[in-house]
Amino acid sequence: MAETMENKDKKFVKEIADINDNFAQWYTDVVLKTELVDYGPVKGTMVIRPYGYAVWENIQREMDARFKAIGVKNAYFPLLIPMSFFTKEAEHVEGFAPEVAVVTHAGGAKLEEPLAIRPTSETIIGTMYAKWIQSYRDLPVLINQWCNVMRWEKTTRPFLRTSEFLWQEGHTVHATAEEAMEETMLMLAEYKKFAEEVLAIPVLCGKKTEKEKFAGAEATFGMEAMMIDGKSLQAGTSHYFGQNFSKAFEIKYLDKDGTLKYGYTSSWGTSTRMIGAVIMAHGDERGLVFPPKIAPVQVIIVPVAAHKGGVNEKCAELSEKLKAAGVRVETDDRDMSPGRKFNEWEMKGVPVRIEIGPRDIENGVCAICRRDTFGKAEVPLDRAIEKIKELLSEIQANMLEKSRARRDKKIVEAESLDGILKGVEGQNFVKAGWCGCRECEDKVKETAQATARIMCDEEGVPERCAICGKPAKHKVIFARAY
RNA sequence: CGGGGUGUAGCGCAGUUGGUAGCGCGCUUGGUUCGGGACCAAGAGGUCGUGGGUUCAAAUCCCGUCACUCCGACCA
Repeated sequence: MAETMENKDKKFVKEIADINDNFAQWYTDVVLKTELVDYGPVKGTMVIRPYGYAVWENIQREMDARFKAIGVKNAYFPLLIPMSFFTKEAEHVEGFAPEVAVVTHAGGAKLEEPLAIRPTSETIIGTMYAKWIQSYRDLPVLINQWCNVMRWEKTTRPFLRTSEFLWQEGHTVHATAEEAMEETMLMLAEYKKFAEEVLAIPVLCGKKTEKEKFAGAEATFGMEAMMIDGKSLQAGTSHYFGQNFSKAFEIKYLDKDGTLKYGYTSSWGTSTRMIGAVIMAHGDERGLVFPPKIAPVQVIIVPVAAHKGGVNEKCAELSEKLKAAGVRVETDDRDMSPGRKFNEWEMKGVPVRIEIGPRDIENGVCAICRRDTFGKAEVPLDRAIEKIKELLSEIQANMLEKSRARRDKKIVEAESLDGILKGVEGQNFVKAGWCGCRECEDKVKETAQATARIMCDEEGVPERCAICGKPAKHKVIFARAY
């Protein structure tokens, strides 16, 4: 009996690759088998299926509410951008040129000027801002758009890197450098809060190196999340542009003192990549684990022996009560064995499962199982609603704690190149001193296949560069990255 | 763009020295079941990625080609 169970478990685990053995394969399996996404007909594109899209909708709703609360307004700008717009900012065009997809024909004829499919919207939004902004009274401008963008990447992976992806991009203009920088840091902080409170992923924030910063930015700040395999994933960025874009696009305003000045701009973005981050930060050998706040289904009710009287009625009753309490609940009334349903919903990452059978009804209880710890408890039916609401927030909190504990164990310090190599080979984030030169950064890339993720100077800069031994200017987190 | 791997039913695969296309899961129908992947019976489902060649005969041998996938360089 025990042996059969074990075999069945093995068979189940085999459906999705071994998480420790082949993480990349596990990831691909899990996003396909849980019906989050499918591959699109054009290589590098993904079809986001309803179950996956629901996650994105939840992310959008939660994040949008936070934007609104700090005065950001939503707008929409065109998909197609005249190519000439890109050439206005030298670094920007150089950075994006290789991955821009271009429309050359329309209406059955060759276009006078080719049109870029937006890889990001600084250029077109900058152009419009130049028209809209006249006076210091028009500032600040805080606009966000939810849209798709396209970047022709060489290798792709669902959610993490696809040719087309969904994101939000915020674009702001300010009167002064201080204000623009303040906005840049504010949004980074908002992203960090969002990642931790909603996605239950602890993140490290900091400034990007010159090599890693956004094309055209004066400074880029990012948040980095650690995946189960110790690799880093950039989950959001916030850029300070200074006057680079305002000068290129003539974003000028008349100040109180009567002089014409260039504005200072910032932009910030997060994408469907966050869904990938959630999968890779919380998943386990049984599949997905969604934090309750973004789970498409928060509670799945599985009737047991539904043909017996009263079971379906009890399930419907509980479901209605949960819905009324604002819980995203579904009942799985398919005609198949319950064990099978348990496994399917576990793979799909539903945080809470409720089992109701004749025995429970007799005793006036239901069985409640949580996905994060596999804990199982019997709860009186009349107290089920409050218990489940409690449990959902407990799971949300526990998931953050758990991933924070896992991550913190995997942050190490190194004082040599060899130390960095050993650190990343052990699937760690490695903190090390850095002199600030590009050569040392490249050397780490070559020998350890790791990149400088962010700088965290506020923690105190080590005395010497771990690579060349010269005096260090920064404290950097090195890691392998997605 | 370099290096490896795979293309046979919806999914996972087998197919020996060339000789009528197979298995498991899933799917359909009927019945018995139902507290961790149920069982019995009867079914449906394939131009073997694709083009050419060798042969009486090719999933199988030869040449080309395409797609997918994993690992590197580029990137949210």
